[in-house]
Amino acid sequence: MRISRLVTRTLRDDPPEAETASHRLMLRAGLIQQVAAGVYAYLPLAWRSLQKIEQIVREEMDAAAGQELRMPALQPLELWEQTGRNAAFGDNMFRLDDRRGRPLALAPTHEEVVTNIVKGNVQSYRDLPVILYQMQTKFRDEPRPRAGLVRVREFTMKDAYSFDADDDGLDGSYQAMAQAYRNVFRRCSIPVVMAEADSGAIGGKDSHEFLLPTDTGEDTVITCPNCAYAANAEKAEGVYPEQERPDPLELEEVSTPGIKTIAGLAEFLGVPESQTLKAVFYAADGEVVFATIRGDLDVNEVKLKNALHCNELRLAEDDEVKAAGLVAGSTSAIGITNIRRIADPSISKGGNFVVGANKEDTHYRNANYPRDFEADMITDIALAQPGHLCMHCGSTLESTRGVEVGHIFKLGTFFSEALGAYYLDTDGQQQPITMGCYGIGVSRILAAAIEQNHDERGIVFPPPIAPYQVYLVGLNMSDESVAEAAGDLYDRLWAAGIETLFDDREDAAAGVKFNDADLMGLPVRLVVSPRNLRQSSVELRGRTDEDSEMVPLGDVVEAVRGMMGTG
RNA sequence: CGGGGUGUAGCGCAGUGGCUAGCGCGCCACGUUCGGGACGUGGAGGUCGGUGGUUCGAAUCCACUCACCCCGACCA
Repeated sequence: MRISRLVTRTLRDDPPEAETASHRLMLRAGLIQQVAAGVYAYLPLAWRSLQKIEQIVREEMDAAAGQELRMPALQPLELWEQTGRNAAFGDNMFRLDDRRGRPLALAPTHEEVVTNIVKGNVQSYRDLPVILYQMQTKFRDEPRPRAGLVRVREFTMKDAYSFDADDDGLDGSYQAMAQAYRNVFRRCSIPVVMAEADSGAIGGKDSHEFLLPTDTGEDTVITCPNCAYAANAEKAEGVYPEQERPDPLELEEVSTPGIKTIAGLAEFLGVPESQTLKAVFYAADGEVVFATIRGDLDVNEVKLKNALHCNELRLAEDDEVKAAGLVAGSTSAIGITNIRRIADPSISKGGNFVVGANKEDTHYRNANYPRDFEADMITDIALAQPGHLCMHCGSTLESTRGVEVGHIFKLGTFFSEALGAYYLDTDGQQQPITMGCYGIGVSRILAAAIEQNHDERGIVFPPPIAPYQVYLVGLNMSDESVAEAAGDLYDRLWAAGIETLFDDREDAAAGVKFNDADLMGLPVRLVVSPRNLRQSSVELRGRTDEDSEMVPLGDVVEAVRGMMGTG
């Protein structure tokens, strides 16, 4: 490609709306253009890179026995009713009607369709296992798109689905996919953390996310610096500091005028926060529920949602709290019987707690479970935090932000049972197929790779996913000898299979070309100029090299190959 | 959905009631330059997001509305 013919142009200044490095650099280098909120056009440079990413993913999926296919993005809504996911996705799914008024969906994912395909083709255990995958556009009506390609409403995903006879088979498919994912991210120069993740309301047992640790990420990952433990904060379990269980003292009412928060309460009464109990009210599918946890801990809303088996969970509104007869700021489980009470096991780690008295400006001292109050359910709803201890090795846990680039799930038989995908086992008995699903955000890989690989001058493309390998600069293109030598070199590079972007602009100053070369971040830069031609040489330089080297014109192809490690 | 903000030329921005709406970059033509974002001369380019209103007169004031950005909520 000649830059004089390239449709895109680079931006001299940083776009003011872009906060993250990948967003900023992709806009500046002319990789993407926004069409609507969370909707982007992939411009020619980005598209070349994305196709390379897709090819890497394809190679690894094929190596893991995946079979590529392509399913429709446009799907009958009826299919989503059969699994109950029309409701589960809610406003996140794009819906439309056709000319006959039949409801359709733009697919956010493809479990329903792929399960139906397999249902029609797999009948016996002899047909299993099967792994199907596709590169497909997904549509999700995200409430708030952000950070360029990181969170968008239309994006390219590689989604794979495994079909096995039983859990052992699923374990094998799951491990194969996990390894394929590690290979993909390594080849794209994205150093991922594989973290335990929440499997969602419908998911089965295991689930792992692959995250690029970066401050601009949306997810919080809890990691152990000592052992391999890593988990999304939604899922993470930690050991919080244990406390003695003191001899129970008598319940005692105290006046706490104006105290509304745990921190204020602890300070006012001179006790540590861990000697208080915190009460939080949620609306679970509209029902007000009451959650209790030790005052120094926070509620993990994902764990709570899973425990309650509800679709929607949010903090209760003030009027809902009031209607339930609760006194915000001074609530406790003592005496509460008319609503569901969920408690974290931490309420019995320690004792003689300070709790609310369900009266304005009043608390109790010395509350103890179960002497003074009860719960309908006791289950882990605590948010693991840095400073808590690793439950595997006891080290102090750390926390980092991350961008999720891949996610794998063990689905079990939810979809096969809902959609009737069964096979006959060796005894001739009908069994539901055991499924797994595996997603990679292809367009998000591009963003993550740039987030990880850039410097103050621009992108530093990992060679396997660079749009071109070589940025060929012609200086003084109006000089015929330069134009001829550079044009000839350009043809020879392509003839040798080296993808080259040729900066043949006659009207751009040297500085403009060098800055654009750095911004676009192709791995190798070549410079043809009158000065270099006097030595019958060109200048060769890697994107991150301090210095360049002079290479005789005839040796350039070999030198480039050597620099790319393919010679 | 709550909070904050922005919509004026391809991009970035200025313009608080008064003549033909301006600046920088970019773009076109000619000339001079030519190794890290050159210079001169001359040009092209705008329903001031939209609708309605106030006014002799609106980019500017008012109302409504749409779009986009940031924070949060949300997020298989």
